[in-house]
Amino acid sequence: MASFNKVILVGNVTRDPEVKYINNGTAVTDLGLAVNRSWFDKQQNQRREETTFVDVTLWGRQAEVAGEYLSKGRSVLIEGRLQLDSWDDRETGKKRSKLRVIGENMTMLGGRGDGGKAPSRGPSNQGQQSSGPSGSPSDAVDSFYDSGPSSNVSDDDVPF
Amino acid sequence: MASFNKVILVGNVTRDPEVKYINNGTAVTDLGLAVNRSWFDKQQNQRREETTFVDVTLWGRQAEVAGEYLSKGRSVLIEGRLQLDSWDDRETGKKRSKLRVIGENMTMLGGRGDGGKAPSRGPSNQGQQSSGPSGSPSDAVDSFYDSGPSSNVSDDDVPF
Amino acid sequence: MASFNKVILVGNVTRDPEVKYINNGTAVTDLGLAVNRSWFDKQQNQRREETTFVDVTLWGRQAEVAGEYLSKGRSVLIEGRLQLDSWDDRETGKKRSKLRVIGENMTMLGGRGDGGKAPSRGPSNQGQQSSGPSGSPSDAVDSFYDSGPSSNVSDDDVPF
Amino acid sequence: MASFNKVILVGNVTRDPEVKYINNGTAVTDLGLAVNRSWFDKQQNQRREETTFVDVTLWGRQAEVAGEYLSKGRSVLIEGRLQLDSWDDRETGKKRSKLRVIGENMTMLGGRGDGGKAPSRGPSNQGQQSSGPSGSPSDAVDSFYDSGPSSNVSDDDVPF
DNA sequence: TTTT
DNA sequence: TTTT
Repeated sequence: MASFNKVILVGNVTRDPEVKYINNGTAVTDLGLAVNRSWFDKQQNQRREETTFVDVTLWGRQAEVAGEYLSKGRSVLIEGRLQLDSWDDRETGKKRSKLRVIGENMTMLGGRGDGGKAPSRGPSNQGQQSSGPSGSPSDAVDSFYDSGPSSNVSDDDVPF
Repeated sequence: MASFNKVILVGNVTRDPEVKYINNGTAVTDLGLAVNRSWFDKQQNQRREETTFVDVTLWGRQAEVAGEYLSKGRSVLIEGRLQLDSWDDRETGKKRSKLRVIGENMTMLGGRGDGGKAPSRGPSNQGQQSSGPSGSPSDAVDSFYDSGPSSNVSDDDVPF
Repeated sequence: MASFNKVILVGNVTRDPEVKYINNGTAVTDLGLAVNRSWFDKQQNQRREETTFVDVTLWGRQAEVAGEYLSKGRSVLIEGRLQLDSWDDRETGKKRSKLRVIGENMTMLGGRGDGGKAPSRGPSNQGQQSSGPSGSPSDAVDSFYDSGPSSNVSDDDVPF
Repeated sequence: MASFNKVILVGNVTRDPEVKYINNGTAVTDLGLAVNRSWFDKQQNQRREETTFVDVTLWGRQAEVAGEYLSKGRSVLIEGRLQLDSWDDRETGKKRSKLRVIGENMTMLGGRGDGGKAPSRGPSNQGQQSSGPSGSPSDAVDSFYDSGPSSNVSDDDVPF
């Protein structure tokens, strides 16, 4: 029968993301996301809060954009799907599995600070930044902002 | 910062759901859901398929409706949110956690068979079913179908 | 600032869809969708119902699949985005506009009947259908069912 | 058959919202939302942009919160459903209809400025603000921020 | 393992 | 631990 699998999250990035590259050169980024919820508990007559920590995996261009512009604390909207990872736990010999979110689209929401992660690091780069207005990091940030969640990134090198 | 947490799934129920009741009488149902995905793997030039198994927890009236009308194999749409359960693994002494979906709304999608789980079982019931048109099980099924995903079930006894 | 635009509908097709082709050969299908809602009106102490009719536009391969497999009455899940059409009303000389949904993904949900629209029409075609088991219409229907909402249809010829 | 009707939008408020009250005292707020999309048009080899303007109606407490904390330019996430309004156009004598979004949940996303609309206006208020830390407007803003999109506002006085 |  |  037909299936549908959609997750939409807004939360805060829990650590600076790191981009990795698999064999065929495709970028992968694992993003930690903290999603808060608060509600009024009528039975205890008090406000309560809980946080759901979600691992989000981004592929291809989305992975690279996350690595460049996201950093710990940033607010981001992720659209994606649930996926079940399964493996054998070597210590216990038992099968284990874990739900994660495969992020298919991403929209930055201007959280902590305004510029996101400094788009590049190291002193030589500082020189580049100050060298002129065209192609400056903020251009890149803007175009990311503009690209929105529907930026049709085609990831033909991603096998799933 | 603001958070948002939304999951929308269509999948097949993996086992007959069982309703339980917690101390204050609130109903809880754990639903196993299989969500399939198939895609064309360009690199291997073949169709591939994967299934994500998701644990869905329903509370209050939704839990009771699931217990009455869902059964193994049925197709259902679940709207809800991700939640992280945490506990100490007694065997390993390690902390563990697991994502699940708290189902906030449910819509049956008429999968295997057409009537869902027989609303009640046993021979005496058969008699009841044939005893008249009013209040028959199919009425109940219809009103469930009609109620749709936006049936504003209020769960004031649910503390979260 | 960042934007996000997501619509997810399950409803019934209100008329047999017709595929058209624009200049560059791209397929377009306008789908009428009826989305029902029923709720209990506490003030009038009765069940009430309302239907929202939505125009959904599909492009590219999704448009062709809709033309082949959807028909009046079928149940379908549409994922897409809101779009505002604007034009000048010749009769009144006023500007008018209308929201529609651009459907980006589609999942058939096995509503009225089980096979959807007969996948082909006309007598010659009948002959083809009976000519052998391989490549039969039901194969096509199955593969559509299997393809799910995440079938990565790439629509490079669609300019938006 | 089953229906489902979900809209999730992030956009900017196009005018200061005004709260109205219907006969039974229920608050209603009409919110104008601008949702941007930008994409790369491969055929014209250039970046393009389009804006969808959506009318969002909020009821009950959500309507009041919008009136207090939203203002022109603010970024907001709206979760809701499509609804079709129908009426007779007196000038042309024709039936007309229009899709709008009924907002069921709202999350402010800290767009233009940081504090949202000043929670109240006029000089006397300035005095109040500086009069003490408890119950200050920023408390109210914070609690709104905290309440998140799942704040279970119950709108028992809303007949739909 | 965690964010605001 | 699993559904179609």
